[in-house]
Amino acid sequence: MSDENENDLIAQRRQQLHELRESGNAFSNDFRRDSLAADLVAKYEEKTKEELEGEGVKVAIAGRMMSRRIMGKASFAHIQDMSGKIQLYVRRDDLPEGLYNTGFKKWDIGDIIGATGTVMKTNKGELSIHVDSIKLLTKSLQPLPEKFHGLTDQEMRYRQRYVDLIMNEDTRNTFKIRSQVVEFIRSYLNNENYLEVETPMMHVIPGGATARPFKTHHNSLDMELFLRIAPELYLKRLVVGGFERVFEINRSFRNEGLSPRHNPEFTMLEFYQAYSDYEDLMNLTEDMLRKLTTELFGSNEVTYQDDTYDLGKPFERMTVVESILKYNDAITIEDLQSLEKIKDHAQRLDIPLEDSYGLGKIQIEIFEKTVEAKLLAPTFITQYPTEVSPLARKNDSDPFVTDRFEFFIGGREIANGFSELNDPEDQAERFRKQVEEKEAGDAEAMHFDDDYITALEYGMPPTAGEGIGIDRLVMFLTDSPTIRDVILFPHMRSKASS
RNA sequence: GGGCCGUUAGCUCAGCCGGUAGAGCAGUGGAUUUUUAAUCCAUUGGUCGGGCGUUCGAAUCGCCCACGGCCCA
Repeated sequence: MSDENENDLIAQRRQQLHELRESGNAFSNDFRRDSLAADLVAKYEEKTKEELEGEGVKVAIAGRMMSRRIMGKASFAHIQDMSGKIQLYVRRDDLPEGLYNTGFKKWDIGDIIGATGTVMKTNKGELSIHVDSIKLLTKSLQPLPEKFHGLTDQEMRYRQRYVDLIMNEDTRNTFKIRSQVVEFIRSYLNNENYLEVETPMMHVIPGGATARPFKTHHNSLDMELFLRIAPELYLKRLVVGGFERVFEINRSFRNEGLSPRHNPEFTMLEFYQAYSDYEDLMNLTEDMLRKLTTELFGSNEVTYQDDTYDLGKPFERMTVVESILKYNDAITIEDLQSLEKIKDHAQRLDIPLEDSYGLGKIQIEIFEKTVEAKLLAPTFITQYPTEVSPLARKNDSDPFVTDRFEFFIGGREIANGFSELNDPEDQAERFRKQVEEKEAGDAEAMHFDDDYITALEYGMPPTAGEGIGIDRLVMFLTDSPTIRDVILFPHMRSKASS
């Protein structure tokens, strides 16, 4: 922010900073704390005022001053650190001469301070620190939002997440839970003998999903590269290489619109295990999510947007066809097998069709339009058409569908998994179909990945793999209505400079 | 890409059938030695998102643009 844009509030604080510079090091780094706010509260809250006076526990604490109430020669202030808040009781006559009036009273809410003192309890029963020394560690030039309403402007919460994090405990909690979710999954898979790996984010051929990629350019190689849309094909190369259980938790990128459920970069867990099929992964998913909610909340009940979901009960399982029949009284099983009749239904449902769409693709369009949002309770939908599953293994008894599932909760897709297609000739044929669709104008269709076919030709053991959208899972677990609430710095348009 | 809603003090918001801007908190000055949305007295602070138009006169009405939100594609 340039000088001419600054208001009086900032100018006043900058003047204070200037005075601090004149009188010594304004940004000293010589204070060391020995305690965190929440730890002190947890440890001493149960003690009485008298007990604490008898014990005289000395502590050093540091954090951001979030509130202050000056009452003449004594003041109360709250400081906030990474663990929470604690109140300081600051008395003029307990501090070195002059510090109270020329220092503490001139500091601002938002300043970062360090203090030492004795653990005490106020008459009203709040655990506090009776301060005997206090120091300004970092001057804050920007005024914080109002204390009661905090920061509510959504745009500012996303653009200036640091202010949101200072002001809103809910925001801090969301990202703490996000961290716990990732940590849990990592340890769960490690316990299952998985190896965590990192595969390229810059791909020569974007693969592993049907989506439009971001393009970039490597200068010294003078070649076009794509940000990955999925890590899938590299992870399966590792299974070919003998890493029979691998996982990766990291970013993928899709060049699509923004919405409450879509950010251009998002985090996915993908994991692959050899000598397993999609049913094994459904069981694993169910077990992992159940243990995750137990770990996070001590229960399997999750409330999302006023509805409560019980992940303790067995998850429902239904095929794509069964689910369409269940939610569409007007459609019969015979209709679903007839291209003519299914097209009529699609038209009735206002679903735009392309000439290239086959029966399977139209089924999925109908599924997405009429079923997805209704899958509230935890549900696995299985047997996705081969036409829309170019990397999945065909079902042994019905090659029209694949051994694939997607997992839904609260009407949203959270996971996608299948028995992997490890027949190199079938895979090559599927790639050729995708290329035909790309040439027919489908920008999301896949490329032909020669090296991936070569890898399969070395032999990939029978394998099952799955991807879980971490952002959407965290949305569900933190009752967040939009993906922007679970991404620290969500993508925003550039603000026009004045 | 389309529709609807929003953008006013540092923050949270009023004001909008046109007459030139208000409150609370924060800030500043003062009182106050157990407060906690502290209290009491006084007080500073505004390109009303940007532009163009209508009008004697626009925060207010119209059009365009930017950013944000929700819904749809």
